Amino acid sequence: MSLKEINYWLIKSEPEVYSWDNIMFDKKTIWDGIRNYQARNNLRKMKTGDQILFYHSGKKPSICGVCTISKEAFPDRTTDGANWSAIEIEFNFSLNKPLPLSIIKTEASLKNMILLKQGRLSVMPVTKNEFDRILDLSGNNK
DNA sequence: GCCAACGTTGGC
DNA sequence: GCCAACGTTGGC
Repeated sequence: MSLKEINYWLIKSEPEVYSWDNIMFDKKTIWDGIRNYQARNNLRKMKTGDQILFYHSGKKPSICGVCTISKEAFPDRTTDGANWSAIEIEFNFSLNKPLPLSIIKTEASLKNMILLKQGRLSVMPVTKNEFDRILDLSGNNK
């Protein structure tokens, strides 16, 4: 095993379209359909083994669980050409308690999250400190 | 349902 | 290249 730097990300999903329950059942899924350049560029930076926070937007905005990148960026087959990219993610673990956006907003240590600054971006980096803090708040760190 | 943020489109 | 119009996302 070589030392590898792990990076952290957050992806958004509308639960009516694809939910945390869905990936718990599927175990892995292709993350495609991204049609925003900033989000796409983030997808392309992801490396196998990177950790992803899975966020539900909509009625109960919250972080639900953690996934792992299982395939790095490849052409998105839901459209023509090489303009857009997809990745594959696999279920890792659920948060003991989903972490609502309302709590994230009150946490000083999370106030710089891109989630709070760029409301419409659907794929974004998260720092290791933010990731660890989120696991603390959701009761997943011992 | 409303509205802010912001990306895209198209006229010039 | 600028900018107004319009569409979409997403929180509330």
